[in-house]
Amino acid sequence: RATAEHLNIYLNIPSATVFPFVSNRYLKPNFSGPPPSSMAAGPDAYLQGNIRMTLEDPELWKTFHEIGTEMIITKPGRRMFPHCKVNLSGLIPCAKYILLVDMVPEDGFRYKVRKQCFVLRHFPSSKWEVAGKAEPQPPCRTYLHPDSPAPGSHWMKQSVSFLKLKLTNNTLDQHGHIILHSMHRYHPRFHIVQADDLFSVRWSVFQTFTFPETSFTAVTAYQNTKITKLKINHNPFAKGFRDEGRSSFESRVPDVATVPDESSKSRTHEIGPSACGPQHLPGPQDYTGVLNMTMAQTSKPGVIGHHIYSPYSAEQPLGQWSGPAPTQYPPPHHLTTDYTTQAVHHSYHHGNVAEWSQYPLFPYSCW
DNA sequence: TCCACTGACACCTTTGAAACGA
DNA sequence: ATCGTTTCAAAGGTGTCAGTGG
Repeated sequence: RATAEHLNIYLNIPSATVFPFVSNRYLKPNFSGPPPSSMAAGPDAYLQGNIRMTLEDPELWKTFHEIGTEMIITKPGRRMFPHCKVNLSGLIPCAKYILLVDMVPEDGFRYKVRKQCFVLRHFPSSKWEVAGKAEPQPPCRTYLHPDSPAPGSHWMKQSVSFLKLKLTNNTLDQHGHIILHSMHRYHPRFHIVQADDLFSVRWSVFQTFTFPETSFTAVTAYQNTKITKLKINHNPFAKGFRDEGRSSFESRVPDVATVPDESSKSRTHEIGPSACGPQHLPGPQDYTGVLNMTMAQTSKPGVIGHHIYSPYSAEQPLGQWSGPAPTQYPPPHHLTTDYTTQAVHHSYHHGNVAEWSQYPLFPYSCW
């Protein structure tokens, strides 16, 4: 069985420094053909070719998202809550797949909480605001689902949980946890790679999905007591902090980092739900899961992609994607220039896909 | 002085081995 | 001998809170 450690060790070998995948940002995605009946299954699903991924527990995610999800990061590594759990369909039952997750910065900013306590004595509030440019991206880590590789039938028979994925702020982490910066916003990305083993991952077909409601702010301590309370109420490990038999911590701790009201959204450098707090989630028809990029001739699982890349090419420095360097952040918006982006954009809200697509799937440090 | 961050702590769930019975 | 269930201790996941340091 492959492990995250195996993958990261493998990915970090010097000879594997060139990113091999072919982004179909420049290829026309194949959305032709009648949609399968499963299309009508639910709002939190996204059909991509024949493969469909749905986010499990979308209501819980949305509840957090509406307040502004925060995820604790610690040196030894902390699990996510809610944790990522997805359902898959449309895979070839006998073909083997590898499932990966990585975290993509939502934007190029670092955030802080501006406290506005005592504006109203009993309803103190604060809000997230931009604190400056984002710090350079930490070493990229990709979490490999421990069942990988497994046949499509295995992935489809039950939901796929990334429960054991851990987040850390330790840039020297040796455990394969995903390294993030505190007070930065991220978004998990799910990759399905059709490959028999880890060593063929880099030349295989893959498809990528994201879910807008899974975005979060990485923090070392919770900033919003509403988030704390939600975590306590839903996470079984935090049962000991539930109200029964305890004095309510809410009466003792000021409520901070609450969602800015509508009037504050227009402020310069001040971010509301759309950037770090709850975002307006589009209606069921607007989006579901979202494809960032796929490779190859799309919608034809099992067909190895058209390689425009040589794994031994010396022209690509250290696995750089043909986009900006890892420390660069996308220019502001309105970047729908190619077909793929536009096509995705139709399924998405706020047009963020154009930005994310500029990030390498596995930046240099992985490859 | 502020505030992001850390580590010890109590409380809880999960896990897995051992014991037991059918 | 095998299998399924129960028990229990250890391991590990939580948020809290006081303290640290830039």
